[in-house]
Amino acid sequence: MREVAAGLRLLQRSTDAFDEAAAARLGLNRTDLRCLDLILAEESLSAGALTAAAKLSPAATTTAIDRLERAGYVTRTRDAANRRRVLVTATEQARTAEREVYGPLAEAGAQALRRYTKDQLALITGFLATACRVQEEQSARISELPEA
Amino acid sequence: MREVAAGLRLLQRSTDAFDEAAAARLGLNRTDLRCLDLILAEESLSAGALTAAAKLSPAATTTAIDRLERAGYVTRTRDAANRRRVLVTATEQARTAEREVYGPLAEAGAQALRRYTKDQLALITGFLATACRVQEEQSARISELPEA
DNA sequence: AGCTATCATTTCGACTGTCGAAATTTACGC
DNA sequence: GCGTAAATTTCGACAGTCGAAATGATAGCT
Repeated sequence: MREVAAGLRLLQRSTDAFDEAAAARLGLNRTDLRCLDLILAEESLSAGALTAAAKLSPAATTTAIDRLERAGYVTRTRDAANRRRVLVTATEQARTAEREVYGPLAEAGAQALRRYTKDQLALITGFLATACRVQEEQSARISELPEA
Repeated sequence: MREVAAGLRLLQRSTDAFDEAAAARLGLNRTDLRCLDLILAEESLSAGALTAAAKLSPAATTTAIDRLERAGYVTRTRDAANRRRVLVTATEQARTAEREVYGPLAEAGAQALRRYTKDQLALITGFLATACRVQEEQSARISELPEA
């Protein structure tokens, strides 16, 4: 009960620390890393799509792409089908870095989960979904609160 | 397995959204909210202790306290025992806001956890601790990687 | 074909938050 | 008392973000 709340806080902290370490490793700031992850998740992404996915302003997205490009993690190409669009594509260097950073994490995670039965895993995913739902509901409640 | 990873990502997103909403509600930025939470957790905190706890530079801490003070959430008092120190104390307004924001979250969380048996709760806290440990180990691994 | 309205991205100017280093105020040992 | 160290604040500079204007590209209409 109280332990669950504490565990969630610690989990958040460790996630944050991991992201920080990953960004430092790649020589990026957190925003750029988030953008790079989004780009890696798709084959390639238009600048506008990245703006939407990262919830940044168009201007901030442009400079984030600039930094990623300068660091060698992405390339810009104009979309042949619609030359207004700029396609952002991850480089091989980015994929290598991704494997180096996330590969062992995925491996260690899988290893740790092997200790659980199928039913236990189902319980855990159920819990995660519930926690998510509760937090979303509460975010919505706060947003709709009348001005103080 | 894959669902657990996905669940963790979504959980992180929802936590982030909640923090964002809470900060917006209080008219603070994320850093200031984090500082305020740290101050609320203790009776009161010296500026230096806050610097350490929030992992900010002394300069950034000073301006964060300035903003919190201007917003009416904390007061500055010089420590009587050691007048070099500045004690930062949360106001009643801060406690009220805290109850408004976190009270219902705690309530909803407790409600959701009521569906689980004691054993199931133990499984969940165990999982959270494991996830934490794995992420910490991986953060450490990344930090110690030789330069690219 | 040419004009115009619209779309996608970038550039520009301003602002916020952070930092390192110097300055200020207070405490302590000799 | 005086010099040194401690705690915080001030100062100047810098990185990242935003909104709005500018630029480049497309599609529709006549």
